[in-house]
Amino acid sequence: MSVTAVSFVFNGNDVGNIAPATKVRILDAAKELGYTPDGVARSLRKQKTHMLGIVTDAIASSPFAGRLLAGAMDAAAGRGYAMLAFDSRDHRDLEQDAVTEFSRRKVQGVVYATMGLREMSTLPETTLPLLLANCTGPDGSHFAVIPDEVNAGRTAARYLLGLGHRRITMLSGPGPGKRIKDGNMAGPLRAKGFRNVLRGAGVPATDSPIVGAGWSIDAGHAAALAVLGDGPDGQGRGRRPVHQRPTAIFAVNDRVATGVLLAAASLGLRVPDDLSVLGLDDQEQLAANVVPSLTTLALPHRQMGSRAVEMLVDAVESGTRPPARVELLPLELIVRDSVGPNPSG
Amino acid sequence: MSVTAVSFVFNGNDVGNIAPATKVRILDAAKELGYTPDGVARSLRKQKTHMLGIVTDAIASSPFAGRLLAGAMDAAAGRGYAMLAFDSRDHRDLEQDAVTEFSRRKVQGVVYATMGLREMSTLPETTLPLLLANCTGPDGSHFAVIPDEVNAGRTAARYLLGLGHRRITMLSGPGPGKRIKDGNMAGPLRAKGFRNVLRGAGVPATDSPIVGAGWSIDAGHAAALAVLGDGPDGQGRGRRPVHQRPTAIFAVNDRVATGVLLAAASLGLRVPDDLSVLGLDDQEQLAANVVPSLTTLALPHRQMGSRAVEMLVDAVESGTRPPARVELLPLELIVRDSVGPNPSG
DNA sequence: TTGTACGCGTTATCAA
DNA sequence: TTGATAACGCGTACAA
Repeated sequence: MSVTAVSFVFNGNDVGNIAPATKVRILDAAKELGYTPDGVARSLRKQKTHMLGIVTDAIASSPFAGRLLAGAMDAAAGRGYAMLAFDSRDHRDLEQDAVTEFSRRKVQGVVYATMGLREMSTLPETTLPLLLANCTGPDGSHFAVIPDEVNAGRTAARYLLGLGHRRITMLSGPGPGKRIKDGNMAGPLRAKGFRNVLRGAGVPATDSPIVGAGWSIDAGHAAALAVLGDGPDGQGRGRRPVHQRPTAIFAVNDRVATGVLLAAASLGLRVPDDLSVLGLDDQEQLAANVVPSLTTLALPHRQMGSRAVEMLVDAVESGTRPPARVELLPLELIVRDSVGPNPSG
Repeated sequence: MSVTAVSFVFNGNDVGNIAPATKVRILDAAKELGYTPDGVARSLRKQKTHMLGIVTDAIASSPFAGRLLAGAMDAAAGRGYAMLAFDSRDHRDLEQDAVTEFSRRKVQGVVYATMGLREMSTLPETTLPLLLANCTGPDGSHFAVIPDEVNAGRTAARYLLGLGHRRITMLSGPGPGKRIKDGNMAGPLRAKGFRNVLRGAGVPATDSPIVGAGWSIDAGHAAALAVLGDGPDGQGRGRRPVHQRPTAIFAVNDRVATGVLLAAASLGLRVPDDLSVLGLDDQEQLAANVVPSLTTLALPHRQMGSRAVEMLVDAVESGTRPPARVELLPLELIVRDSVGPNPSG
């Protein structure tokens, strides 16, 4: 039989072209010989590799990298694409190299994903469709899919308010109002939404302050001690009088919330009876497993990955450029055990 | 100038073949026209894609996936290979599909990595060199690189013994001595090494028991409460008398250790003054950041990734099959703040 | 030192 | 319904 016939059969062009008998004969022979179409040759001929590239900045240290990657790989597989992955460890020229290498290998599009929400001042240069996940470009030049952080702050405030809390301390990453180039800007955004709602509800900023803490467990622990303890900067082992401490703490992420839990336990404060703790992230192996389990706002990492790939594949297959806009994905409130009603009200 | 000349220049065959002047002329022209050799065509011609595939089983939920992947990608990049990644979410037929797809795309080798230490009863079938990271095959049929868990258990016991501890409770994953097909078998292995050393030191098993707990923070919390608390199964808020509780706890991983920290804090026990806690993993964002920071044994995830790729590339480039043996990588003791000397002696 | 021509394994076009 | 043949973009043996 001929090469053409084989090609037709393996591409579904057999109907109306190949006699059923021949088709069977071909399939049999293929099975017997272990024949499989060569993807490389196919790519060369069709000028389509059905490969996408993804470059990440900190896959090794981020608890979320996996979720984002999994979302991206799932979506890609679902659309018949394979993913070429590269991690830059935050090294800019490596990112450019990776993208250049991707081009050489003729991937059909690339997604650039950061592990913390960032506003990138510079991006790898390429003529390939480039799509951003969890970060935005220097101007609105690329399609970017990021979490709706501001709204998450609002949701947090409304939820806590609805449970009767009035003295709520937010433990933010850096302080509010700062705009950080190339740094994680999620903290200020969350703080902004949070403060807006509280202001709207007439809660004075002195009652519900926003305190700059870091992003880690120990930072959350130290900040909580300062807010809840009676010593200078919380150095003491005792706790402040009830009406001088918050009834709820909104932590910028689940790790900070875990630090708060640790501090509360050492202070003899029961969560949520004496203090409510609201996290953010829904971090794998952490949020659902600390004691008590964290009520938290889930960051849509998986969705960012899949959404980015979906948009990319759409653009690639339609031959258009992805629209240059920012798409906001909502955070979902996950109710667990660390938040309760205001005990004194 | 000729195609040959260009080809020679781009493949380093220019010395002795191409006049330096011509070479410069070619390079200039290439820059001006933005010419880059087509990787697909090159792959087809040389029958080498310089691509490796990696299939993982649970990238989204594992805190270690990133480390392993980063190690693999680094090593691959260093050797001039790109990585095609696929995550199966533990779905076996998807793994087979992925490997089949990899073959079609002519990757030159594949590494199969699991996120928990496993003994796989079945592996994807392929004629490609297949290499295992963090798991072993059904028989010793593949090259596998895994952590030396047994020795880690020994190290833990020796370290704690050296600090004067005699009553040490190990919080293991499942109970000791079980052999689990396709499940995480790290716990029993760690317990084995741990028990061996204690037995050798003449410490009775009643003094240093191995308690089956799970792998999570809440499991560690519950187990710690049972071991340290005075109520039935630790339900009470009080703690056992000093001589009836361990002076040190060896947790099967850092999450369990974190649960212990939480429980200790709520019981008013100071770490490491009243109780030492030894973890294992050196989990990112956790071990170094809980309070107090965890003394722990670091799992060599990055090294497993890089070692696997190194072996794979060696095999690929020498045209040999990777040797069918298991390679053990050591865990490193990371001393931080959660372990101290035995307070009572 | 340079140019010509062939083949890598496909798919697409066209003729039989 | 089938089969021959020309690209796809490159590497290389060989002739010039």
